[in-house]
Amino acid sequence: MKFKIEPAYEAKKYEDKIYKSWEKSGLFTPKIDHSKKPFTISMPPPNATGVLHLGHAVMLAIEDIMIRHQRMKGVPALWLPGTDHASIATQNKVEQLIEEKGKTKYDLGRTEFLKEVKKYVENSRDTIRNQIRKMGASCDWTRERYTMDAGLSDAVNEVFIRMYEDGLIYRGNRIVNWCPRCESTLANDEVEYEEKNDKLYWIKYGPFTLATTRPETKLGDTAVAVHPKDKRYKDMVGKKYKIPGVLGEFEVIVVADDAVDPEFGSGAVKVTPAHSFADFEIAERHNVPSKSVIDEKGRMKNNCGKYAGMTTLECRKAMVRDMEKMGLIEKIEDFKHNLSVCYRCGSSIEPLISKQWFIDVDKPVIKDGGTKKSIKEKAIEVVEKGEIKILPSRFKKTYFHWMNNLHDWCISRQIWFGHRIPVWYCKGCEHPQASKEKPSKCEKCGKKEWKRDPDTLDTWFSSGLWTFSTLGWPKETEDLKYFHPTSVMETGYDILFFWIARMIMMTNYALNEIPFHTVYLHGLIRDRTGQKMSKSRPETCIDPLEMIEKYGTDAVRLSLMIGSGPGNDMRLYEEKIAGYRNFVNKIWNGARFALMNVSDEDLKKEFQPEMVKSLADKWILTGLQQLIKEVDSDLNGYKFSEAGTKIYEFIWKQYCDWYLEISKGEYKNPYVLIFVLRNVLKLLHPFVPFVTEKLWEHASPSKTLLIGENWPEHNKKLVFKKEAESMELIHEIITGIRSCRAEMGVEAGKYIRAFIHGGKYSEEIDKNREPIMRLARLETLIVEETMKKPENSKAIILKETKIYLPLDAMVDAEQEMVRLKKELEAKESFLKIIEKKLNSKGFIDKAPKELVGKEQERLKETKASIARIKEEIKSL
RNA sequence: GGGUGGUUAGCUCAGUUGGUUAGAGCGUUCCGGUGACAUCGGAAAGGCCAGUGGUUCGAAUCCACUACCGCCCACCA
Repeated sequence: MKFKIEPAYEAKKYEDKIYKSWEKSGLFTPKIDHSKKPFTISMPPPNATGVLHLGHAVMLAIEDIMIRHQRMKGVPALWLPGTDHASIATQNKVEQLIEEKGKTKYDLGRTEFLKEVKKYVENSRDTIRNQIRKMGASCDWTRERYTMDAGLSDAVNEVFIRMYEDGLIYRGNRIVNWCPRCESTLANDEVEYEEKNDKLYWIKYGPFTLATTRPETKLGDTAVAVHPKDKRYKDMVGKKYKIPGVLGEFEVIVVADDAVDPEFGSGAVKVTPAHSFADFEIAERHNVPSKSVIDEKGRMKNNCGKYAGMTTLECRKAMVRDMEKMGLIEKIEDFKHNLSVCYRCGSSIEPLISKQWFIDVDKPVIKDGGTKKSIKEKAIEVVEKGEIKILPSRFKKTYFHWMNNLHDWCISRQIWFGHRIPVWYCKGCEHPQASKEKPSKCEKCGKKEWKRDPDTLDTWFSSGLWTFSTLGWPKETEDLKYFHPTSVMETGYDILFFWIARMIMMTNYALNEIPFHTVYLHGLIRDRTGQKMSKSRPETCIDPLEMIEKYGTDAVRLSLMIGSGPGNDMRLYEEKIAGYRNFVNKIWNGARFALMNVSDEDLKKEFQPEMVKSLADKWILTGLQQLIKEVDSDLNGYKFSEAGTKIYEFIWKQYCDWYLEISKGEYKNPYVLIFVLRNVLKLLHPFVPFVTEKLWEHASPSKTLLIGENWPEHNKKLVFKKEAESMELIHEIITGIRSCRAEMGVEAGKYIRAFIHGGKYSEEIDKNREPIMRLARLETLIVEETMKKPENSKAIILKETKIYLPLDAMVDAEQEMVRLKKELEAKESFLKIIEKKLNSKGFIDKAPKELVGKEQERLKETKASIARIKEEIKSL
């Protein structure tokens, strides 16, 4: 044996080396070729501080399959990797680290703090980079980007300033979601809801009794709202009332508004415009003033008398106590409601009014023919018109729903880490000016002193530019012209709104084109019980890196790929990964066997159709051609799981279980053995790049890397339909005999005799007597066109052939009768089904002719089988 | 409340536009002799495709309703 291939594949031994050889080859970097249409994927950038988790792993696995497939097809395939600065997440992490040293960010100050962040990011970015490599991702590292790169920051400023000048970005006093812990605003979709058991306080409120969960906001009340059709309060609408409060009386006005649910509580609501979204809107509609009582740290403001400085919760307690003393509390009930919390730190959100920057999503600015459209309209239009395809398509509906309800997007964050808002205020007259650099002279007052806006931009602002900022925009680079719009955006459906929607809006605005043609959304990975993996239950968490270490990257990739359709969640557990490790090992051993049977000389010979000889050869080649066709079409249709399953099945069941077994006898054909192996390695490569690359080293006729090989093409000349069918009969004969042996309890090692009444298949069967005898473990095999049943033998009936196994003492006539009758019954009930079909007029008239023919054929076959079984019964 | 996905073998899931007697992996049972693989091989058991009704010559597949499970969005103070 000339091969030094171990009996089991050891992934760890090869993976890193193989990855390095790919990187060295330069094949990750596509060549721009204007005669070809490129294929581009912008990698969804993991957080720069992150550690690779299963979400990344599944993304990398799927995208790598697409990229490798296209690359092998000769398409210039660009997969652009990068990382995201993730402002709030990163800042929180660094704050934590500093806190561990007993300091706060304020001790350091902005500049020093940002230095710390930079250091931290530099470090962890390396981690994630290497983890992406571990997954085998064949992305173009020469084009790697980071959202805080100089180039990308320039793009951010450029877009901001253009939007500002277009009047799309404005600054205004609006109610916003405020996280008192992060001390920053949050966008609407950055707020999450948690169900919480709370109290509902029924309070006496002047002439009203009303229910509230937040009595402390009473200090900011300016109105009471009722439903316009509520008769109870009809006469009170428009009037003003003095309300007794813990800090003395205050005045409210009663307004009628549809937003009030007359069924809830008493049907009257206290209105605190400064600290509730719903109330803010009511107040706006009725021109009610607002009174702010809670500050940015979540504490009561100075206008709250003795409660000033308390947190809202402290204040609630104190006020309820005081109100009880005053007899203002009627009752307190338990109450379950949704509490809004920060998606980053879990603190409860405090809505408050604040001066922030917003993007106007409704202002028409994008030129479209003669008219102008808002970024919202345009974003809906490109999906409606199918310029952007969303897969699975059901997410289109979700997308439209979200888009249609989109409000202006609050983009300023009071976070230090991020892209600083490029707006400067004149120290003389407060006049704001948007510019990349500090402006020279104020156009209003002529002063030259400026103060920059302290806020940074929402992290999604920069990610929204990802597909084009990474290609060099605003410069008109060669890359941008060639690779944009990108081909596919592949990501989890959980960030459809966060990210996908924003990319569509931002790209439409900045480039007046779409960011990508297709959105492919994958599902979330869940634990074995279907729950979200969570850090609080570490036993349910699977660390992809640990799994890679244990089972190899290829196995991990397969376990994330196979068994899940687009947009569907998938359960993952260790046994599944172990199962695919077994498959990887099967590939290894299948190849090992093939290579053991091919000489160096044979390896060098080019495959010629004349090399095809046996029935088995023709059968396996036919199967291969079918596989090539289906895998290619599945991959083009984003059916990764199906493609993977088909290759799995072919290798294990067809190639290894049958073809390799047959190759152990007289029909061994090294040329076909190696030809099929090579093609299969190519088809497999996008799925399991490491093991296939390693095997290619031995199986390849040259010294080239598999990653750069040509994708197999369907070849009609290698399809042998008739022979493939004949081979199926040989399989059935072998399986039939094996079954019978097991059923009769024949010792596994025992050689038995067999007679086959072969009918028109006699010749073909006789030609394949060697594999039949070996695989069914026969001592003698007699094949004749017709024959009489030997004494004391069992009969196996297949189509038009019959197999007799003289098992002498083992055949119990009675038992045999039972078995045959059972078989007869099955065939007869099947016959009934077919007959019913063929007797129905509708079927004959309406079903496709092919199908009718097929059914008639089956009828004939079944009838023949029944006749033969009956014969057997008679002869018993 | 609005939307949306699921319900198929003990478990995890495939099943493309309706068209063989509904498949796979794991698990289970029995048997392991064989020139790659025990991370393996051979044989087998196991299903009223959630329920009801409809469309159709024909439904796991299409439609309607129901039941349970899940997710997303909105939100009631």
